[in-house]
Amino acid sequence: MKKSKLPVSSTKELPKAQTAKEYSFFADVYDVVRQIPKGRVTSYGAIASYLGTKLSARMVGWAMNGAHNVKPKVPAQRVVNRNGMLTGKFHFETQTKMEELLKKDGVAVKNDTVVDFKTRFWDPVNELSL
DNA sequence: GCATTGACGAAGG
DNA sequence: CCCTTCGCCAATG
Repeated sequence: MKKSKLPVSSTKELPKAQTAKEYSFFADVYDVVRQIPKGRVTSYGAIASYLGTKLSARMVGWAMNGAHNVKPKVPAQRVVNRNGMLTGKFHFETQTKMEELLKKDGVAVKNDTVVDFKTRFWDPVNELSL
């Protein structure tokens, strides 16, 4: 009987537990990503900055690693790196899934990179913390 | 308990 | 301008 004090106890299961505010970080990441408007994209660093951990954009990506386990499903395809490149496409069900989802959102993808990324960019710090 | 890795990012050469 | 290195924090080996 393990107490759920552990965050991600193994990669196979994510804690839906927002109870552990220590890990609200994960929940916050998912929450922010779900709030990304259709046709818009954001970067890990932007989310990290919004959460206050801008120095650790990697943690955002790491949190996203469990996004597949989280419900409702997190539109991770709207989250790309600062370069606008679909770095996480390899983590999807299929590598093409990510760009297809983006195209369905109205986001053009070229060479694994979001077209007009700067224009499509949606910064939670600028939008949510407005 | 230390070393390596990771869906990043900024800085240095 | 392109490539390499460091930093960050957490998880895994």
